[in-house]
Amino acid sequence: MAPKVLMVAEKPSIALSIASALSHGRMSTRRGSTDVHEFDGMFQGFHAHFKVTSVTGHVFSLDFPSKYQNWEATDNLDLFQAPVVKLESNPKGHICRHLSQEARGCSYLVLWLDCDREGENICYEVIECTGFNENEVGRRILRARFSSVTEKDILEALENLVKPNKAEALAVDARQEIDLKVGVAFTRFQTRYFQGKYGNLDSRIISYGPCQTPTLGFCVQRYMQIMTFKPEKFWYFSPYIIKDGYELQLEWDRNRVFDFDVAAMFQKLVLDQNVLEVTGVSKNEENKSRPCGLNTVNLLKVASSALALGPHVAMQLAERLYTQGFISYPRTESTAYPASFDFRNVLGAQQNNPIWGNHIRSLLTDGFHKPRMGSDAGDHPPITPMRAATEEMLGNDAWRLYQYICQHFIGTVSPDCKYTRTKIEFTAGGELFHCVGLHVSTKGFTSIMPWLAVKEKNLPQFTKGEKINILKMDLQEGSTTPPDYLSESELISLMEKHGIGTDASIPVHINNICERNYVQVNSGRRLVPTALGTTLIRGYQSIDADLCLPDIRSFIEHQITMVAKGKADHSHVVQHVLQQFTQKFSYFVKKIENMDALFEAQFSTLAESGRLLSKCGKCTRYMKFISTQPARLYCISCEEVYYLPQNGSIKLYKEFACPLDGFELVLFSMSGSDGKSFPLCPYCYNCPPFEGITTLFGSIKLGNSGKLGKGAGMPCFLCPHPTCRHSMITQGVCACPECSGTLILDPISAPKWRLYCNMCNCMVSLPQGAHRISTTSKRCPDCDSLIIEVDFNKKTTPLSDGATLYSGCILCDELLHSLIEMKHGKSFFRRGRGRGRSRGRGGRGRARGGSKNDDPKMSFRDF
DNA sequence: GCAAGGTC
Repeated sequence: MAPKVLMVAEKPSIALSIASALSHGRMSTRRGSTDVHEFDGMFQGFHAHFKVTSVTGHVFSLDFPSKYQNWEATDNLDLFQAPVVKLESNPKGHICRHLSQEARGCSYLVLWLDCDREGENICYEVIECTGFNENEVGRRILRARFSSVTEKDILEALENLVKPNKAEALAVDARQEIDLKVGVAFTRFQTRYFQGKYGNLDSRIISYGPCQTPTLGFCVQRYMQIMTFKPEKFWYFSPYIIKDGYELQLEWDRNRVFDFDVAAMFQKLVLDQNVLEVTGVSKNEENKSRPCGLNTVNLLKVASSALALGPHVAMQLAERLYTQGFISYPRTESTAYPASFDFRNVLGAQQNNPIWGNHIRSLLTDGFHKPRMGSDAGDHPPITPMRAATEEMLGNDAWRLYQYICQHFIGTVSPDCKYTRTKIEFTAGGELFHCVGLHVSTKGFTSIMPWLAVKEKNLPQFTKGEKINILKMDLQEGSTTPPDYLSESELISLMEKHGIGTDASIPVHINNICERNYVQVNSGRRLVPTALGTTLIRGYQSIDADLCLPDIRSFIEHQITMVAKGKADHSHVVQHVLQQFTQKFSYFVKKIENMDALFEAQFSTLAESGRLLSKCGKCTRYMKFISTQPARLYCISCEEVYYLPQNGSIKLYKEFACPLDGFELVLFSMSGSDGKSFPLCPYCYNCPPFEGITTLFGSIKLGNSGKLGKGAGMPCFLCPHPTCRHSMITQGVCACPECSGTLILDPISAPKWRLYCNMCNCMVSLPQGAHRISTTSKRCPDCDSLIIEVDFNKKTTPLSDGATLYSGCILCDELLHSLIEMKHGKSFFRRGRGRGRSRGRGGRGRARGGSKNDDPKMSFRDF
């Protein structure tokens, strides 16, 4: 039987190009998570059956294990040494399962991922999913190295297959771990520190990142230049003359001087003579070069500065134009076209366009130029129009972007612009003056890109030695002006120059600092830092300026390049870099008061914000309700914060108090027209087991029924109060083997199903991804626990016979355990750990962050 | 809820 070859590309479009080239269009296509193209052909001298499919970027992304997900329970310093796990980036896409299924029975795996570090890293993600092994005999892993997806390059790559480069892949692993740990540790720390202190911070998250923070730094740097700018007066003059009917205002070679007396002296010297002598007449033929191919960064700059489209929107539009086949792949660094590129074909597609059709037809008949040599980053060709379009087909904004891409492309194959530059030089009283004339002989590409045209300026004839009277020459006063706020387009240039982000991520970083409210986009797409943005950067500068400098990114890049080149060991580099950041982090925490002093001057403290709402159970004084996100109550005398459910409204609930702790109850109403309401005790809400189960910052999660848990309204098992939010946890399932408590199904956790013991702190994972989990009236004959019923989705059921319903006892049933242990790509079911819940009124810990007194116990079964 | 990098 012919051996099977599985080929995997980075995105569906590349898989299609490869399959088309190798099969000459004779293939069959199967739909799947990503399409699979099949055909027969020759491979390494044998007849083989090919399957070509793709991933969609990274299959996995890095995160902390669930143990470290709780912001309150985790010491941020521990994050630097914490383990990390790779989880599927898009679990619903089932890419991993898809690859594993397609790899069955294949003897060869050929990796056609993009030829950059990220692509090399994805190679190993694919290898992991397919179950291929580098040392296996009989099944081989091969890497295709290609610089474009032309038939020639693809065939050449297939003839020269190599091994994937582990060192480059490891460099990406290193970058991921460093970015994750540094970003998350700083973000969690400063978010909690400042959100716990100030009421009017208008950002839900106060984030830190080695790309986003230097990006913000650039904006604030310009802001500081403007704020500290001191205008200076200067003086200048320009002789006014008339020659052959031309009125001319000559330019002074000194341009301007900053001393009035000196300026006045020069003016007097010139006026005393009052006659200019022509000292030079020169003519130069000059050339303005046509552009190179268009890459992403240049497209984004033009989109922002000329089309008033932000990078984020521009990329969304470009993405759409690409998927609809109007332009080539929009994420590329290259400005050079491959030697074999078919320009005639691209031009042909545009020759009926009403705006530039004429220009194109003349290029096709008179001959066109090859674009100016740009740089080839080895990724994708420059952004090129592929298919003709009209404004009606695309809509206004997409059309303007498409129009630019077309004009730019046509510009690249048009002639250069040629013009004559005439410079006349004058002298009077020892001072030098000049004027410049421009005459265009060939418009070239500027006729299709008129905004780049050379502006004609005619001059009369002058001859050397000629004398001309000055008709007027006043001394003029001017003043230096500060620069304007940083434009988005300038920011993109700075980011590119300093290696902050990539073509794909630059728009994301800019969008982040806008959405987090660190900068605002003003008219002309100029970025003005907010109070929060400037305070943050000034804060970093007051503690450790490295944190907001672009060098922080270059440092990381430099370190991981050593790994990529095989000059340093992956784990040594990660440890070394993390050690440095740990030190920086500790110092930052120690010196946070420097930054806090700036916040104090800028923002109002919790005590100054909000309005009095409900009584504190500890001191019986009224607490303040702070409505800005995250919504919370603050007790001024106890200095405690009590977080509330988000995305809804809060009011006092009948002045009832919780019988457990004496805190007045509040009524939470979810936003929306049919928003549900429920009363809750602010203290109970912030205590385990709620802490870390429902997110303190997130909204209440609804069960599948759309209700707040099946048994909402049932009496609470913790306290006798009928309206306590504890009542939402219901349904005893079985006895906890650790203590005499009852395991309770937590309905608001769906679909992350789990059980809690109401006595000790056990938390038990249930089959994750189940569509519904419920109790039945049956009991287990062995241990007398309630039998639970697990309802899986048809498509995702892990049951081997495809059944969707399974019932069993959580304590005794073997299959249920194996369901929980079952590997489904990554561990299908995650183990959870409960947090200690100290019991009794006085023994309860602080509302937030204080109660680390109880060691979390393991789940009763070590799943 | 958190980073940055792929891609849709």
